[in-house]
Amino acid sequence: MTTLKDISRKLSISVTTVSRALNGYSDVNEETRKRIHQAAVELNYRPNQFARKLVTGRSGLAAMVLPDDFGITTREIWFEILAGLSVEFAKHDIDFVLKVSPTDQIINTYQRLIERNAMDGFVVIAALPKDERVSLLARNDVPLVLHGRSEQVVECPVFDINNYELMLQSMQHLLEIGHKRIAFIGGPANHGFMIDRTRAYRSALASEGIPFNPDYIACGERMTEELGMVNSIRMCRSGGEEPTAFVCANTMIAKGIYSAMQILGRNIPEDVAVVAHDDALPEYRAVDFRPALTVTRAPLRDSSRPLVDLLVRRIRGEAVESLTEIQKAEFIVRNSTNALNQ
Amino acid sequence: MTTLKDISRKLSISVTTVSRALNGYSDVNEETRKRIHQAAVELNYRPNQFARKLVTGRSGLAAMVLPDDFGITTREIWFEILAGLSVEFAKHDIDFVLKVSPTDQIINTYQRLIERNAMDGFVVIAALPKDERVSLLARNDVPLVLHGRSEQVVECPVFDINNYELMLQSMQHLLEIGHKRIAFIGGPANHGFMIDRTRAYRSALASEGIPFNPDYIACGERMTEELGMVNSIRMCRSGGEEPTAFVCANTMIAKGIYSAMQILGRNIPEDVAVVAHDDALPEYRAVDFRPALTVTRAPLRDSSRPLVDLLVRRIRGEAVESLTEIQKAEFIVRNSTNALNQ
DNA sequence: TTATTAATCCGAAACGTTTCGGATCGCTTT
DNA sequence: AAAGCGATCCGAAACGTTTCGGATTAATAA
Repeated sequence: MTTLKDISRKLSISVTTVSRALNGYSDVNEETRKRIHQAAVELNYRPNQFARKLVTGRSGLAAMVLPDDFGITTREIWFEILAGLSVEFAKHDIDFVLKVSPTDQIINTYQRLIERNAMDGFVVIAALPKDERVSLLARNDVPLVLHGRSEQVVECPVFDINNYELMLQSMQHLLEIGHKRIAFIGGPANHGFMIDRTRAYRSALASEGIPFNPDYIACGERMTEELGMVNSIRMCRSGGEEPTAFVCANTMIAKGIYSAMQILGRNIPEDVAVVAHDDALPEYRAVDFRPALTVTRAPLRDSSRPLVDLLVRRIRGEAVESLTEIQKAEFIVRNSTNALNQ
Repeated sequence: MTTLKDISRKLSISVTTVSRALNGYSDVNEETRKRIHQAAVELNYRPNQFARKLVTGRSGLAAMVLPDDFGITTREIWFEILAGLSVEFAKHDIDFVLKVSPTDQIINTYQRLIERNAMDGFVVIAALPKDERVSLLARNDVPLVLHGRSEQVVECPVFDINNYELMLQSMQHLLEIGHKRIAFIGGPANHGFMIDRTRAYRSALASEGIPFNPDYIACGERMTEELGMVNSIRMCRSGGEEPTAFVCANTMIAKGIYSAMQILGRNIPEDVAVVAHDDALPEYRAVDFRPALTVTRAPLRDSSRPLVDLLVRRIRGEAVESLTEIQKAEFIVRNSTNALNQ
């Protein structure tokens, strides 16, 4: 392994200057800088991260902590997120470490990681309104970036999609084409994105003067096909008036509803319209649904870059106020929503 | 953050002794060791990994590099593996870093990681017979553990399941209950586990004097439901004699075959028997198949611990010869295999 | 001429650990 | 009494960086 000292010896220049040249300080002559750079590539120099960490306090490591029961979503989705983060962090020369922890030990795991002081920052997914993870990290002054808005006023960068807007868009579309009995099947009610979407759901109904019917809303811990299947069947069989449209928190739920409607002998979109939010997972391509699924689309993969960028800027010490990014979802009408057949 | 020096000051004992006490050296009095340990917990001391790395050369970091197209298998399975590794490494106080790299850059990624010299070791999954990753790491004397046997004679620990045996078991079962036209649907032909299983497949046939029929074997890059569906339909419709039994490399393929048989109007197990190898993924529970699926079972989760243990022992410097572990699969007969209906 | 300044460079300390090579002391053996 | 030994302890160097506080030189300003 070649060190600064090797370059220093080879060029008869002090270690200090070599270091400063490589780190782009201004007090080194342009010509010596060139020589140093050249020697560095010749000797295949890589800075020793650990020596650097020792003095700067930076480790070149960022982490994410996952519950071992996979929380609200599926392995596929977690993997999608992880893969995206890994490649984005790599662009900043940061190694991405994955911690899987028993669900009831998550906070302990964070605590230990904080104490060890080995991570430059954390990414926290699926914010709860009052999120213990967030407050713990913030309290210890550890950089984090949050996916999903948290109610807490806290000093951390946030990335989110415009959950309120996208839900509104879906609802307005359904209302415009004549639907009045619109059901919403989504995830855990306490999560930020569900709160936003539920707010939009109710406000869209209200704006048309349609009373809110609690039977038309279903929240499940895990947003899977099963959730969509079970709840849509339940709603259609409850004896009351069946919904004529479903809004789903993701395409897996929509898939469940498609299966359910087939079992029940209902046609999409003639009898029932379906709209979903689409994270653009390769396994559940909305265009491949039959009929093709109308969606609000915001690819999960697209969230990695902003998340990482925000975290890196926070680590570098940028002011947090400027570090918020809200991504807009795209609304795509396909064949799962027709004008209501009266 | 409390350091050795803090403990040293508090107890008026040299830093050296504190360090040696905490690291279990024998040249420190039992009583002072106690005092030091106590002070350490009181002050909530955590050794600084980076200072340690600087002098020992160990980083407390282990990595795995994944192709961004997910190679032979699905996101769920990768995630299962990652999650298992993460918790097992944590038990050894090792942080697990995940690198996702463009498929054609895998070797470059390894190269860079090796140069940076920041990882204590790597776990390499899905060994090819001649595996460039393995030879690169071994050549650079970087510890690795290999999942699946590689033809290369190489200085590294290996973990595998007994692919040859388990395939033999499935085949013998089918042969015993009277099947002669047995098809095998599996993964990429160049991978170690497929080579072993194909060998067992052929040798089982040979031992009964049944000629090998190349139409009855299908290898796909990705072992998915689709692969099972497409190939079983093709085999049944090819005009020749239909297979009376299928052996599948995993339960997803089996699921595809179940769907295909339903479409073709064949009953399991009356018309067609199905056996699979079962990685015990929660999403594809063999007991939940209708009819319940006969399998050779070796939970993927169970491979994490041996993998990590082997790697850790290698890092600690144990002799490689002793570091091989072959896990036995369990054979479980369920309802997808009946005596052949003649 | 002298003082000031800008442009370059560098020595040495510091980060927190491990470890080499002793040092000290009391006890046992000769 | 001297030598040897085992049990404990410790000083100082080393790992590879970054960075503080100057030092040197030459050009510019007074």
